[in-house]
Amino acid sequence: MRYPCGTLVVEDRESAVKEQQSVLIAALCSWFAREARDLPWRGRRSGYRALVAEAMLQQTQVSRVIERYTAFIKRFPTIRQLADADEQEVLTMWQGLGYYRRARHLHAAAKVIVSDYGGRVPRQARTLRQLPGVGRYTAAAIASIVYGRREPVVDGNVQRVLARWHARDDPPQDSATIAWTWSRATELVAAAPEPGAFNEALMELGAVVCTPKRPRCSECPVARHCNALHQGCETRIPPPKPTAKQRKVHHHAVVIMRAGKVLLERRSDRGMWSRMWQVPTIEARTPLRLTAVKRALPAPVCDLVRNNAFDHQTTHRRITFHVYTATSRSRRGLWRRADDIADLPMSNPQRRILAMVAMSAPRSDHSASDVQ
DNA sequence: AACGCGGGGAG
DNA sequence: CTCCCAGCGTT
Repeated sequence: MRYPCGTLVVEDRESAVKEQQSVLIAALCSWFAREARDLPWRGRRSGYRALVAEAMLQQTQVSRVIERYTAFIKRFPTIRQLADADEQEVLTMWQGLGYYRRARHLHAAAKVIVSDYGGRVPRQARTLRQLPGVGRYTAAAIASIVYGRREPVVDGNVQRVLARWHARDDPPQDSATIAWTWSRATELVAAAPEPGAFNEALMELGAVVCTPKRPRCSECPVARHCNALHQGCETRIPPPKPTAKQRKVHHHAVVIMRAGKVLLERRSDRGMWSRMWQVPTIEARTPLRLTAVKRALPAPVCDLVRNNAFDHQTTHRRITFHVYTATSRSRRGLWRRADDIADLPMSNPQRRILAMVAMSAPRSDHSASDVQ
């Protein structure tokens, strides 16, 4: 014997682990080939389509993205058309998806790709990573799924699946946990015959089977490799987060109608819903009385409502909104026809308010003489 | 390392 | 109602 027994034992164990790992990978990929959902961004692949899909899918459920992705691609079929588009129109197409900064990053990334890379999406994760809005996950997802690069991906699904396979109940937000997950994903993708398909399969499993609550272990193709299931702790992974207290903000929207038109303003360049349209809205830590709302309004807006009768007040979710009829002829602010706002980017709550006002408000027009 | 960003669905 | 979700950029 050339080697001491201890070394042989270790080598045997390592090869056994590797063999089990390839069985697992094969079972997962076979399941994915059989059960993969038919999603709009699967099928005809391109770097551009993947870039759009991945941007939309960040923090957003697949069902939400399905509705928007097709319309977005139809409006901006090529990366050049997206790069040449007006930001407001990009935001309008993004409307309802939330996290609007993603849309601006995507727009900026398209411009960079057109100007610096001849309109061709980079194929290396390291290069993709430099684009605005493209982080470690997104770069690796595009590089592996579209271009077949052997890059590991870790999103929330992967983190949960791997934690359960290994029965690790560490807090998912800890940097040590994240590092372990990336390391494990790297080992796995190194052994996968098709890196892109494996990455997609891992995420798909987390999305449809290995769900955060009530995982469908009876339908899981790799249940027999799952240590959490064996130990009966799959529902306790990941562990619940420590109480995160969120301070809430009350929005008071002031709808001012005149002659079938509504007064709108555009939000500032920074913060929530930046550069999107809304009716004038006051934000406060606590619910405000009507008088306080009026007092907080910018002077030009306040002038419009000060001497007019209060018309209507109701609440939609956490937004209280007030409807006034303005008789003043002031031309300050931007008046838009209530049915002519489809092309303006607005948050969902704001758009819903206008829809409700349009449906329920009595004729707020006064007379033709009011129209300027 | 912690926080901000925004929707929708579940409980 | 409240809680949950989970990538990227900023601070």
